[in-house]
This record gives sequence, C-alpha cells and structure tokens, in this order.
Amino acid sequence: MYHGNRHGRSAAAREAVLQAADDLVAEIGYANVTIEGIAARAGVAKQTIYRWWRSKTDVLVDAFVADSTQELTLPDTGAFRTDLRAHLDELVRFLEVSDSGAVFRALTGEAQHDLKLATRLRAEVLPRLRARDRVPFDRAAARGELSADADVDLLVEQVVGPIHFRVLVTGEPVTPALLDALVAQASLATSRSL
Amino acid sequence: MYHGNRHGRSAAAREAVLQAADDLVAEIGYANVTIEGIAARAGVAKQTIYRWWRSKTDVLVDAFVADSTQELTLPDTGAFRTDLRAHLDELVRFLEVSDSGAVFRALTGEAQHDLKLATRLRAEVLPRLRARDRVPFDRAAARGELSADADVDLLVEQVVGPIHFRVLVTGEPVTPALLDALVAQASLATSRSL
Amino acid sequence: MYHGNRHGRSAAAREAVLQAADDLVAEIGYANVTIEGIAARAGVAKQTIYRWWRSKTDVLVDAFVADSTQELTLPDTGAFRTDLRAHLDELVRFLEVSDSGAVFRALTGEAQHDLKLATRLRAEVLPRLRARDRVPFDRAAARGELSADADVDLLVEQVVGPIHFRVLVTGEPVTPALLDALVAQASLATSRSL
Amino acid sequence: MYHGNRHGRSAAAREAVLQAADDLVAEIGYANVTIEGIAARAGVAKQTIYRWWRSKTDVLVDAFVADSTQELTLPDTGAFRTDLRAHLDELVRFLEVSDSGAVFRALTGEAQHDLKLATRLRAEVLPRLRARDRVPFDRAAARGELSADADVDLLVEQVVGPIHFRVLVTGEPVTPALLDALVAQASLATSRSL
DNA sequence: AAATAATCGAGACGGTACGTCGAGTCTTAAT
DNA sequence: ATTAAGACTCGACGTACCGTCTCGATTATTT
Repeated sequence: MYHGNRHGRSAAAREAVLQAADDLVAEIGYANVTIEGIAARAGVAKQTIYRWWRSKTDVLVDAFVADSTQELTLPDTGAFRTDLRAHLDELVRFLEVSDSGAVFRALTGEAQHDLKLATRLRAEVLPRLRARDRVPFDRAAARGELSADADVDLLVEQVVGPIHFRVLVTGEPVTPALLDALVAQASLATSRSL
Repeated sequence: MYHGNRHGRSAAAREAVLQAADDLVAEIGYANVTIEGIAARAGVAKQTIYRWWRSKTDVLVDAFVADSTQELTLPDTGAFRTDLRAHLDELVRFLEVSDSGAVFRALTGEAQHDLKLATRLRAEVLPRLRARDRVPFDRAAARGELSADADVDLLVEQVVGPIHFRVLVTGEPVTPALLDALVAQASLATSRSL
Repeated sequence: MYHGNRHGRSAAAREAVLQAADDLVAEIGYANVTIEGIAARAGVAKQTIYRWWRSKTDVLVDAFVADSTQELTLPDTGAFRTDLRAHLDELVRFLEVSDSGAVFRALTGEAQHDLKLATRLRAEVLPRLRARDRVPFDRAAARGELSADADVDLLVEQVVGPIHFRVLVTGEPVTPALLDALVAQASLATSRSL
Repeated sequence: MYHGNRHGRSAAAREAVLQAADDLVAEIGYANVTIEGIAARAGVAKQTIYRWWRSKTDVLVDAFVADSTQELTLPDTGAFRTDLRAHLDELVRFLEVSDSGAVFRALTGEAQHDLKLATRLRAEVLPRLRARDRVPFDRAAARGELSADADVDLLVEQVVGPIHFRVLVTGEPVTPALLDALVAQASLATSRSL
C-alpha cells in the first residue's frame, strides 16, 4: 500500500474525487453520500476535498458538469415537429433514466434549501441545458417556420416545464400522450405566429 | 376491547410540535431545522417526536397538511380566462411568497432523494393541490366552454408545469408575461375543442 | 389476555415483582436488570413498582431478604474447629456459587456508590449474616471453649474478612488452604484465651 | 513504516480527561459521573473519550492508576509490629479518607457486575496494592523475624482482609482495636514460625 | 545532486445532531 | 380505589459526519 502524495500534484486526486462522487451517488443515493465516504472511496484525504470544494454538493456540481461536457448533437430531421419530438425524447431519457439525470434531480432538490447551490446551478448548469432546449426552436426560426419576434425562451419553458413538473413534482412518468400534446401545442404556436 | 391509556397521543404535544416546526422553517430555513430544535422549541421531549414521526420531513408534511387544510375557495368570475388567471396569481403567491409555499418547495426538494417522502407527498399533498388547479377547468366544462372529452389533467399540467419549472428549477420570478401566455394557450385549447 | 387490576389488591403483584427480579438477575445479570424489564416480566405496571420500591436495588434487597429467610441451621459437630469449618464451607458456597450470593455481591458492589442502599443493607441484611457467622463461636463459648470476655464480633471479622476480601476484591477462589489457615488461627485465639 | 498522523492521541486531551474524571468523582460521586460530564469538564469532545476508552470505568481506572503511580515509601521503623501498624494506618487512611480510595471503592463495587472491569483491576491495580501490603512482611523476613517457608500472601490476606471487609461490606469504621488485634495476630504468626 | 517548499495520505481534534434507552411521573379505562 | 397500559419529560447513551488541525512521507522546484 502506498501513501503520501500519490497523485503528483492534484489533477489525479481531483479526478478520483469526482469519479468517487459519481459512483457513490449511483450506488447509495445522493442523501447517503458524505465527504468522508467520497474521500475514502477516492483514496484521498478529507483535507484534499476541502481544499478545492466547499461541500458535497459542490463536488457533485463539478462531477455533473464534467459528465455533461460531452455534447450530444441533436440530429436535424428537417422539420420542427420531428426535431422537437426527438429532443424531448432525449430530455425525458436524461431526466428519468440516466445516472446524470439522477444527480441533476438531486441537486435541483437540494437547491431548494441551499441558496449557494441554487446560484451555482443557475450560473453553470442551467444555461447549458437551456441552450440545448432551444435548438429545435432556433432551427425552426432559421428555416422561417417561426416569426422573428417570438419569445423562444418562453416557448421553451412552456414545453419543458410540464416535463420537469412530472419528473420533479408528481413523479408520474412522462407519457407519449404528454409529449404529443406538448409538440402539438408548440407547433400551433409556431404556425400561429406566421 | 380497549385497555391502557388508549387516548393515545397528546393533542397538545402534537400541535406544539407542528407549530414549532412551522415557525422554525420560517425562521431559520428548512436545512437548519433539526429534531432537537423542534423538540426544544415545542417544549417536548425528543422521544415524543420520534414516537409519532419518522423524521423531520415527516413532521413537516404533517405541518404542511395541517396548514393547507384551510380551503381557499376561488371566486367565480364567470369566465374561464379570468377564473384561470385569478387562480394562477394565487398559485404564484403560494409558491413564491407564502411560508407554506416555502415548506412545499423544501419538501419537494427533499423528496428528490427520499423515496418515502416522495410517496407521502404524492399520496397526501399533491391530489389536494391538483384538485385546486382543476377548478377553473371544471367550471369551464360546466359552462360548456370545454369539450367533454378534453383531458383536463393534461391541460392543468401544461399550465402549472411551467410555473413550477420557474420556481423550482430556474429560480426566475414568474412574470405576468408568462401567466398571460399560459392563459392564452389554455384559452386556445378550450376554444379549439369547441 | 387480561388487563386492569388482575392482582386483586397487591400481594400477588408484589410477589410477581420479586420473582421477576430474581429471575432476571440470574438470567441477564444485575447490571442489565431494569425497572421496565422487571415490570414487563412480572406483567405489572411500572407505576406499581414505583409505588412500593424506590429503585431496582430496593426491589432486589427485598428479593434477597425474601430468599434468605429460609434459615439454614448449622449442624452441631460437637467441636469448634469442625463447626467453624463446616460453616465456612457453607459461606464460601453461598458467596461464590449460589444465585443468592451473586445478588449479595452485586448489592454490596452497588452500595459502594449508593448510600441509601448501603444503609438498608447494613440494617436489614448484614445483621442476619453476622448472626449466622457467630454461631460456631457462640457454641464454643457455651461449651466453655472460649473465654467469656473474648470479642466474638472481632474474631468473626478476622475469619470472614479474608474470605470476603478474596471474593469481592481479588476475585481469586477461596482455597482450602485459606480456610485451613483461618480455622487454625481462630482455634489459636480460642485456646489462647483460656 | 509509519504514515499519517502517527503521533496518535493528544497528551493534553488525555490528561484533561483523567483530571476531569478525578475531579468529578470527588465532587459529585462516582454514580453521578457521566461521559458527557467528563467531556464537558475536560473541554473535550465525547468522541475523543470514546476513541480511547470504552466506558467511564475505563477512564477511572486510568485515572486511578495515574494517581497511584506516585510511590509512597513506607518508613522502616526497625521492627515488624511497628512497620505493620504504620502501614495499616496508611491503608485505612487510603481506604476511608482519600479521594483515591473513594475511586478504589467505587471501582471495586462496579467490578461486582462488570467482568471486564474486574479483570482490568486484577491485572493492573491489585498487584500494585498487594506489593505494598507485603512490604512489612518482606522486611521482617529479611530481618529473620519470619520463617522462610511462611506464606506471606496468605498472611497479608489475613491482615488486610478484615480491613477491606469493614470498609466495603459492613461500612463500620476501622477501629484501633481491630488494628491492634490484627497486628497481634500477625506477630503471633511470625513468632510462632520461628 | 541536495535542499526547500508545496501538497499529499492519514487521522485526531472539538463540535452538533442523530436515534435509542431507561428513569420516574402522569393520565386513562378496566376491574 | 387500585391496577395495567402506556404517553409524557428528561438526561445520557454511543455513533456518524462535520470542518479544522497537525503530522510525516512524497514530490517538484530551486539552488
């Protein structure tokens, strides 16, 4: 067994911590993750974690950002409705199924009673997600399917809001029926604004 | 056949606990509330809390339910759009401003990593809220403004989803512009179904 | 199952408590006996115990006294040395082996930091034991083997003191060698005082 | 090969705990001493106590041993009788009057229903006391006052046994009359063995 | 190459709160 | 009127993590 500074300077330790945090959330659930647990799992001293992060949520935000850096490019189907539907399917998969989505839900939950976390999420995570949600609408606008003065952010919220509501609040599964209705509603808005 | 002290829990203790829990959430925030703190504030032994509740969230669900028992009846304005708008104003006030709403947000947040809490919320709290959200739609249906085969629950989700999304996820204020858009969209849905 | 006052007045409850206390000491050891445990075992309400006894040690003193009421009469062998040796054998058996002796040791131990218990023991238990310890000496005096002005209590202490010392302090077994020495020493004292 | 914080326990914390334990026993009595109380008094975290000691008795044994490390050398009076008498006077003072003796009595009491404590006492405390009790006899042997084949440990027990009996069992004061009798008896034993 | 400084692991520290246990007091319904 | 049942307040238990703090070992940089 090896001791002392086994990570050269720090990069390796940093990655070990993020990886351990990710693993632990998946294995034992967000609520049961502790700084001590992450340190033990990562083979890192507690102090090393405290040197770089303020709290376990801070670690998890970094882990989440690191994971979601991998850009997934939405294939262009040539039409707004199909583009949007494909994106929403992907969004639902992320929120309901993926490990990454589990972390997102946990962090969003924790942010309800942690103002600092809420601020970080809104500064670093949400803009990225928002940008992705806008893609189908921006493409539609480029195609001229959408009037230039339409409030895309507002339209986005009307579409993704109900999905998040189901996932975060009611806990009911997001059904194809809901997605159909949302796509129909968005299409109506685009066509109406012509 | 009864025996022993069958009067069971002391009503005074129960109320003191719920009141203390409510007060503490308002004063120091959900994350800082502890069972010990509630017990001290309520002048009650910790054991008494543990006898009747599993956790602090369990206490707060009870407190929330007790508070929200007071039905607020939505005034009938005679038209769907105005009914709905009045209801949404009230909903936003609840979510963003009220103490009760702060508890709701905290509990919903905690439910993201506490399955038992999630189950309780979905069984005891959400149906009540859902029923309130349906009122404008049900009245519209009674007036014949809405086709009988419309999926009211779906319509409700499309309207309240974006509001919860702002409050819980983005943290942005719910603006009149959003409410206008939601009412317009809902009206469209009703008129279209004629 | 039966409830309420199932013991008529009280005598039965009293006996049930003493019996339960005795059993529990034998089964789980003095240190693990609790009032609640005695009450549960006896099928009696805690309050009933508190009505008659101050503490668990108080119960156990009563139980001990009740048990040791059965007088064991020391057979008269006709000579001091053999009388004394028989008595000491019996004393060692009591202290080292018997359940009753285990209770005696526990109570004596507890009395080191419980003044009330110490007082009760010295008033109710020790005189009885002392009386038994005197028997061989008193018989010797009656036979004229002992001078009338000998301090029997002092002689008794010199004989039983080392035995209690081994049992309570060093925990070493009381060996025949020790008993032989003690008997010899006592005999010397008696013969010298002629 | 060492690694990590191998300096182990903090000497300051250890001493603070032992001192606080000693003080508390003297002030409020053994039965009222709690781990929490010791921790608070010592300005130490409870966990620190639990890290190094199993129980309050374990702390007190350490405190007792630390206190009694200070060897008291018995002055040599030149004769067995006076040596022994001086030692017994000192022993009685220890058992009946000193704070240290109070701890000894409490620990001996507790050992009646705590096997682990009993074992520790017999391994670490009693041999030291026994050694002290032997001193007058060993000196007598060195002077030739005692036959070489005398069982000194047995003689010691016959002398100190009755003293412990009074202190621990009957609670009566150890009188000069008893000490006189014990010294006389021991002298007889020594002279007889010439 | 040797000395120096930064950073690592390990883990002890003072704390806070946890959830449990038993003490001793109280109230209620059954007998 | 006394009991069994059991809820109550209280205090301590022993545990889990928190965030801070040495400590000695291990590098990486500086001399």
